[in-house]
Amino acid sequence: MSLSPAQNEATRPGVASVGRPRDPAKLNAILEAAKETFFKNGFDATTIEEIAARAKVSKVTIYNRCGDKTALFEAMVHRQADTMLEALGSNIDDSDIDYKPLPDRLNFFGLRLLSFLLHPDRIALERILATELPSHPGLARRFFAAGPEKCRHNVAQFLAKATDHNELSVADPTIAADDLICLWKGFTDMEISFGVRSPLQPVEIEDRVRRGTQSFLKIYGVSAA
Amino acid sequence: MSLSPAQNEATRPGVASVGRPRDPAKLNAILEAAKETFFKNGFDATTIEEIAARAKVSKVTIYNRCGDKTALFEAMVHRQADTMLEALGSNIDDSDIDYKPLPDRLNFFGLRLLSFLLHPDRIALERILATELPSHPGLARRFFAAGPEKCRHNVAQFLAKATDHNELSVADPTIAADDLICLWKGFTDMEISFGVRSPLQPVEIEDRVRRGTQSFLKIYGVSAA
DNA sequence: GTCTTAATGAACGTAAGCGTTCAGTTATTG
DNA sequence: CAATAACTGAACGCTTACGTTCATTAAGAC
Repeated sequence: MSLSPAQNEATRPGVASVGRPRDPAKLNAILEAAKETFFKNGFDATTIEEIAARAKVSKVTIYNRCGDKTALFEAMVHRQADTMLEALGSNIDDSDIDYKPLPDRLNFFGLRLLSFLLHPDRIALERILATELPSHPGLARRFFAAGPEKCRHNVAQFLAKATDHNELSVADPTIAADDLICLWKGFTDMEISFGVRSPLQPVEIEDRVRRGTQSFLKIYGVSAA
Repeated sequence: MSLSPAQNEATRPGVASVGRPRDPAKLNAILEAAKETFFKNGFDATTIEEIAARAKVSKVTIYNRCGDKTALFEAMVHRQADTMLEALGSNIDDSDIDYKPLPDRLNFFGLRLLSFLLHPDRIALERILATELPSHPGLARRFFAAGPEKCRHNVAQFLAKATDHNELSVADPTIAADDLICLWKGFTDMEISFGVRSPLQPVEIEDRVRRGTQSFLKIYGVSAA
């Protein structure tokens, strides 16, 4: 699924079974350094030399393995999107759906989702992509599909199932998912993004989630129908 | 309140009552062109020459009146913040608080707030500031105070008053304001920011507001206490 | 008219960063 | 060992855009 290695391989006509082999750790270091640097400075203000220094790798190696600055940026974003998809893939843990009361399951689910959404990497990626959108049209859509869209889909699925079990009264799961996520999240991501508040402590996240769940149940709880 | 003229004047030791007077329209054109260009391209990708061309003004004039690129950017942001403060200043129109039912007043209030929040200029400014935050620490805070913070404050005040009149059951107006704005807004701004959806039509905004108000009242309505 | 300042356009020096080249070193296969 | 390919560091050419300078013209005060 990750495209960066493919693009990488594309520059190598025949898979070389002879000669010094590539060091896989270098590609990792490059992409990690790229992430940190792009997140810190934005696309334009980031120099390849800074990435090279941070990755402890020669500038030439970056060009040989990742192409130019744009390709490197896109490889980094693709990698982040893959990470997000992976992290959200197994997000719906409803194996014990019959054994715990709904609020507890919602809180558990929300805690994981919010911890994910409020992770500095997520916020930084969202920020930089919003700016680079005009220059990289496809990237933002890909990120949106792998991140917010996927989140909403997961939550909607969760809510639909709960509605099937008569634990909720949700007509449109997508809209309800919007509401729930917003109630959980509030302005937190924006506040963090603007440096008005520092990343949340786990206990603060728990508080937010509990309050959000409570409000949500007043809207969509079975007794509220 | 606006700082750009002050900074401007600062470069002029004595207010010149002699010689060719400055053309006030030029400063306006410059700041307007700066807004459009910075919003379109971001800070780094914007060139002074493009702004000059768009404002139909010489590049030298920009440097003489606004200082360097950073100062120009800051002047533009300050101006936007002033605009926002002004627009939000008279936002609480509760003169007819006793004559209309609460849901109607909430919807009216929400419509104005959302129209403001979802204005392309607002979204563009938020986007570019999020990126430039590290380079311009003070600016983001100023924007946040004049925008989101002020919004929340207005809403909170509205809700507190309604609670005083026993129309709502709100313990913490700030938290409730968070909830209400989020229910109104949903993911819309993010979707617009990512180009996933185009700016909302007035009728769509109305729909969102009505739904949000309805949900909000289920949480904080007097009967829900 | 004269004086003074604003505004223009073209040209300039300067700095930064991209992407490349190249000679030399390191690692792996056979 | 020889052959091959990855990696390095330094140097290079090139482009771009910043911010400035200067001669010239425009506009108001006296």
